[in-house]
Amino acid sequence: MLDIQFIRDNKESVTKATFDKGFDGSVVDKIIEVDIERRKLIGEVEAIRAKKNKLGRDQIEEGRALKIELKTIEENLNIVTNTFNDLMLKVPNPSAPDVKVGKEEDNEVIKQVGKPKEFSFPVRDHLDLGLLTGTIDMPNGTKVAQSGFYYIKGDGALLEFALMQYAMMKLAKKGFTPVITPNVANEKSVIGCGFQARSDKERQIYHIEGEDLDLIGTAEITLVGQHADTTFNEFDLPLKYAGYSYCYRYEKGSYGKDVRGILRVHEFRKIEMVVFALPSESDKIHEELREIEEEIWQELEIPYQLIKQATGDLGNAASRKYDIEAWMPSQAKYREVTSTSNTTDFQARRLGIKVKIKNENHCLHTLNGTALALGRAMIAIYENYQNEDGSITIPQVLQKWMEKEVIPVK
RNA sequence: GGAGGCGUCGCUUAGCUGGCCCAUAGCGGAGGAUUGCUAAUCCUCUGUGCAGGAAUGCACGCGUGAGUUCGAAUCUCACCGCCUCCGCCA
Repeated sequence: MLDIQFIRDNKESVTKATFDKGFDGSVVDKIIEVDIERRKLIGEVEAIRAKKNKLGRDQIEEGRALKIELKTIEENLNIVTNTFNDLMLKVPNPSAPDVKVGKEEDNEVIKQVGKPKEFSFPVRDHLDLGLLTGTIDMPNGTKVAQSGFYYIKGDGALLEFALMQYAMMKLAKKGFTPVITPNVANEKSVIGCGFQARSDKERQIYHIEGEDLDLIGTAEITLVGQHADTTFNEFDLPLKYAGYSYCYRYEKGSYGKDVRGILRVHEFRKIEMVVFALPSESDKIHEELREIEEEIWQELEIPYQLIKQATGDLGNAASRKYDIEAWMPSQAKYREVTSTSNTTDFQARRLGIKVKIKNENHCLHTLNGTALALGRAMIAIYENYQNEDGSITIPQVLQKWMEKEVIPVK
């Protein structure tokens, strides 16, 4: 959510920024209109209340009259305020000035790191490798749950724990507080982070029937949401968390895309970085998050490219977003494995997360970034580290956590 | 799930026989004054919104929402949360 004052003062640029992101910018005009009506009604209501407050004990009749008069105007104000709030939620966070205006195809490749390995044999994809090693079981996932769920077994499970341990230790050493978060969150936290309301047809997450609870799509929701309505001291910032959680994605509407294997699934585990930062420092910290993500892929020794998203691909909350795409030999393509966003004060304003600077409260900035999406990291490792017989060499940095060097064919 | 207690402006806290509350005090924080000494003392400010260039004014605010009333932090109801005890359980 943006500051209404900011929208009033920058009507043109906010409208443009909204269109740039692929949203309907005409909402800004509507907001300005409703805001004027809203403020007019606020003025009227307050004038009557002021009158009412000045009445003495002997002016009971006058009080009764004002009470009735007030009621109708207050009802109007309620309606207008609700409309206003709904509209305000429809304005996305404008992109940062350095972000290219455009659609998905305009995303910039900033750099490519590492050379895709030349294989002397026909490469297998991660699912074939998972079958050969007995580590990825899709049929039983479907059997016990539904298509899009799966089992990770044996050394595959150990590999995931190794990845988790590796990433958590790295982040802990860098000053992030390791956290295991709830895997569900209420609607306030979900919407506050800029995700779609559950009533919205575009929603991407599961809802628990009869409860004010959704299954989280990322630990970002629980890590950011935990500090709703909190005011921090400026010296407490930056506050860095590394959260481990299950992530649930509804993925409705993406039928037919990436159906093979565990690239696009309903449930996976992820370690997510979330930082609460001073506004003046958020850009710097965004680059730090990007660097940490790159460091992880460099240490895993997997070729990747760094993408800077164009405006049309940023979504609701992000003002700037970098993705890392890892090389997937079976597809001969780079595929997304991480994403880091600076959401500036967009989430903080919705959730009432503030910082006191020089005795004044300001909305702080929130940032998030994938440390490791464990499933996708596993895919990248399987494919890039595969051997001719279908066994998988374990990346050097993970070997100590697995106490072995190879995942053998079963 | 049962029984009882509680929920006040960052933290602690007064008020809770309805109008004397434009909500008290302490801590923490900000600004200033003064004194040269590893600090002390004093003063002012420190919930949100609306109008205004500003001084300021007005309104809202005592978990949330509704209600009673001319008037509610204070009374009623519902909901949420916390604590204690009991039950159940990894």
